[in-house]
Amino acid sequence: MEMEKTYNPSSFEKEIYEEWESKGYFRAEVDANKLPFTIVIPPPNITGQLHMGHALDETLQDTLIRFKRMQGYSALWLPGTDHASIATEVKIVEQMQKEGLTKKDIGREGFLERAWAWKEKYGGRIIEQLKTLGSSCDWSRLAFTMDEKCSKAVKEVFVNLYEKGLIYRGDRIINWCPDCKTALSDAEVDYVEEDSSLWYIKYPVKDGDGYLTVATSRPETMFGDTAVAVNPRDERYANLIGKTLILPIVNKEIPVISDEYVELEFGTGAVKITPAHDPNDFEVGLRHNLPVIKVINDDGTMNDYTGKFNGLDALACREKVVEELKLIGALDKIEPLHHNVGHCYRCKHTVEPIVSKQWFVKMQPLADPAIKVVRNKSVKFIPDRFSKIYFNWMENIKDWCISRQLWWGHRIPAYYCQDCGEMIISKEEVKVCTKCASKNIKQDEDVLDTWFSSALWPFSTLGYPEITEDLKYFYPTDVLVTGYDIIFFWVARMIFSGLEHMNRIPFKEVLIHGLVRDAEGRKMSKSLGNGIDPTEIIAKYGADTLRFSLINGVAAGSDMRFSDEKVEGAKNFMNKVWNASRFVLLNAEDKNIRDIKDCKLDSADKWILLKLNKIIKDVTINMEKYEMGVALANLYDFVWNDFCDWYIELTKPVLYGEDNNKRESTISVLVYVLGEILKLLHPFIPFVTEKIYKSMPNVKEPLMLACYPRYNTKFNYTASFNEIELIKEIIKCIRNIKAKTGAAPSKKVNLYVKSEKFRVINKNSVYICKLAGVDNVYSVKDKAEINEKVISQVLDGAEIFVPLGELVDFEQELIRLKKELLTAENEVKRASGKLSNSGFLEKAPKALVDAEREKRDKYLTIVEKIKNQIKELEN
RNA sequence: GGGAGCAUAGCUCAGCUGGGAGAGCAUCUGCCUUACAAGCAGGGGGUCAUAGGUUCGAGCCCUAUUGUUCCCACCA
Repeated sequence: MEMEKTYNPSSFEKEIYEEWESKGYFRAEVDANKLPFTIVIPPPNITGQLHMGHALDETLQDTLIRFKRMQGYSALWLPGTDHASIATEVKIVEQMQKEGLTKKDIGREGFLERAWAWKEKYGGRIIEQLKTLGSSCDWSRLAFTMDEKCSKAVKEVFVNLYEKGLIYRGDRIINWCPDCKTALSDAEVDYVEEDSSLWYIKYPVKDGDGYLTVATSRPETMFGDTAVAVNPRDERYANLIGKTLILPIVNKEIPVISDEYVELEFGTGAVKITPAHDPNDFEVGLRHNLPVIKVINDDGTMNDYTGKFNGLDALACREKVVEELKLIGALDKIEPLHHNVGHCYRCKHTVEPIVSKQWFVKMQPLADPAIKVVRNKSVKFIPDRFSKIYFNWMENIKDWCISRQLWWGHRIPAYYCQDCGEMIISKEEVKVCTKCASKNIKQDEDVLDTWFSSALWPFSTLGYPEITEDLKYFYPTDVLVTGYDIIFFWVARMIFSGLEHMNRIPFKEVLIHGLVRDAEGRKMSKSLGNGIDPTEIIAKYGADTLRFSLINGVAAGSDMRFSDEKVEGAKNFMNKVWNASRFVLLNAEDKNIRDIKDCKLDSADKWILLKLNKIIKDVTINMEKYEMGVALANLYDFVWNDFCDWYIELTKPVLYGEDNNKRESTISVLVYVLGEILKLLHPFIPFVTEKIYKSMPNVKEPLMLACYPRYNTKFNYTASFNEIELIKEIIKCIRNIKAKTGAAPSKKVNLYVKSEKFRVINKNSVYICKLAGVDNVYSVKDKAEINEKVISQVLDGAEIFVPLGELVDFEQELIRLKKELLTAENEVKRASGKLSNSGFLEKAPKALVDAEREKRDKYLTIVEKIKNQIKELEN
């Protein structure tokens, strides 16, 4: 099969993917003869489409899974999507708004119908996009957090936790989003700095004169005040503790209490306590047995408890309250205040802390073992520093609010008897009350936090609670690949869930990557409009180019900047691979390609085989450490510099020469090395490598199922390697001399060499002649033998001379020599400095000292030689 | 308030257990050499943030400082 002249990814990527998929190459089997290697995908939300973050995440996973598959593992990459309860519901409500509809209008049933339709449409879209990226997921195991399997696991886990006393229901202060009208967990609140005011309000003292002034940033909550607190050590207010204050406007009596929580320095040192609307106040309220009075409704408006302010939005109410306080002389002063305000992570609306009856997971018993497994490295974070972030969170964890007042999600498996009030927690639907036999049963209206089901993902997708063959074989999974932004939301919760329900860790390693930022280092966001669409990059330049630009040289855990330059570089590399392959395959046409064992290898062949061998080792080591960025950078360097710029150039004299036998050997080596390169590159850039591989002679299997290259101990061609290294040095030196003296590279020169290794050099003279533009190579025992002025250069293992008459610019040569003299002298100085340091001589390793000595001597000779040359030239 | 990361060439970043500062891009010079101008060859460019310390020897280890990014906490 012939290769097209130019690299044109859009012409083959789709077709190749379809072939892989239709032939079932992505399918991982339970196979006792193979070791399993498992990755579960961080399920993309069905809300959106593929963005750069996904592209990076999926590329890393695909690269790993392809690598392991080629290494012979039964490699499972288990795909799926997440229902993303609140995020999806927000989107659907927005969509309905455009049609003038509300959730109430269409009801729960109607809403769920819409949601499932949404899932079909957008969940399907993102999967298609994953495919265009080349993802080798086992689609036969495709999961969805709300499919039957996962839902079963959710119910199982809920009931188990409830029965163990680890799930409870109660009135607690929670974060309430008045826009989404649901409770949120602490993790779902983003804090944003905002400018606001601190209002100082005078609360008159009953039975006496004067006031106690409190400072608050939320005057509208004063209707819910049930006390004012001061610090017990605060002498200013010692006489007021136990007294009664009159709440202005409301004219209600509240006590002055003392509590350590109050800071002496902040505000006036007196805090109004609103247990229903502030988490700290709630705690104070519990300690002092204060009543909890809600004054804000679920929609963020004031309730009827606030009298004439009833129905006002909280912010509007704030203004009115402040006005009124001013009017009645209760407002002391207003100070500017810069503080953090919580916002809903989905809709960005300000959250209200509100007391509400919700379901919670008791975290302490779950957190302890989860800390232990990371502490003892059963679960390893890569890079390790992220374990600190994990510990920090886990060690300060609070109970997890898991109920949401939403419709899209797993409905809480709690049933309430409408007659006797019995609550029944059950995996199966309850139709009859277990206590009074009434059939008047209602299921809890709420759904579970979307992360509740995500937390079970590594085992729910493999069949839990059933102990399936899949679960036995593929669990625990090997590595979880994800961004640092969801360590709390997801990674941490999977770890304690795996331990609690499977009795085992969910994964052995967590590979953390950073954010993909724009070229200026800004976060990509819709509002900034600086997002780069990966699907567009794929359409324009191909998936391989995108994948390469995301992986090359990027270190684990740190953010990366994505820029046009990166894409450009990646594209150029694809082109390089394409063209180099074309060169090899064109030359291989109609040739007898031999096994490498049957080739008569010359030095250049051995040189590249040794280089290849080394790169196989390096790349494998780095892949196994999950250093994909380093592995790919090494490969890039090898392919471009060693293979293309040197080896291919070295083969040309042979390929265009007369010796058929030699030519067959060389082209066989070219084909062999190219094949190995394609295998090494395949996990990173699967499409172009597979496409080229199809055109390789004598190839039957698909590249993605080929065996990963192994380090070959037979390729220990050190002598030949050094030979070619010397030839390279000579070639570079001649090119350099020409460039520096202003001679055209094409200008042919004669070369005189003084070297003990002249025979070796002469054997390879064809390379020097072809690559450096040399006519003849002569051996000399001494410079004096040459009857003309020459430029000379000392190399490791040879001294070379180029007749000056054949070059042009004498002046330039003088400048060059003087520069070189300076470098050489500096080297002597550096080495001598070290060697005259007695500490170095005594304490440094002997080999190092010897090496320094050799260097000094070598450069001393060079200095002498250059000085002589300068003298000659100046004559 | 607590914690983490980063600071190396004009830009983006590598730099292993401490032993002569690297890549890509950009720039300059010369080349359309029959795989590739999406290319080839050659060059220039760095007080490794600052100040101390450990060491025979520090980009790397320790301490402090400065700048910068981020995470957590949330004192009304």
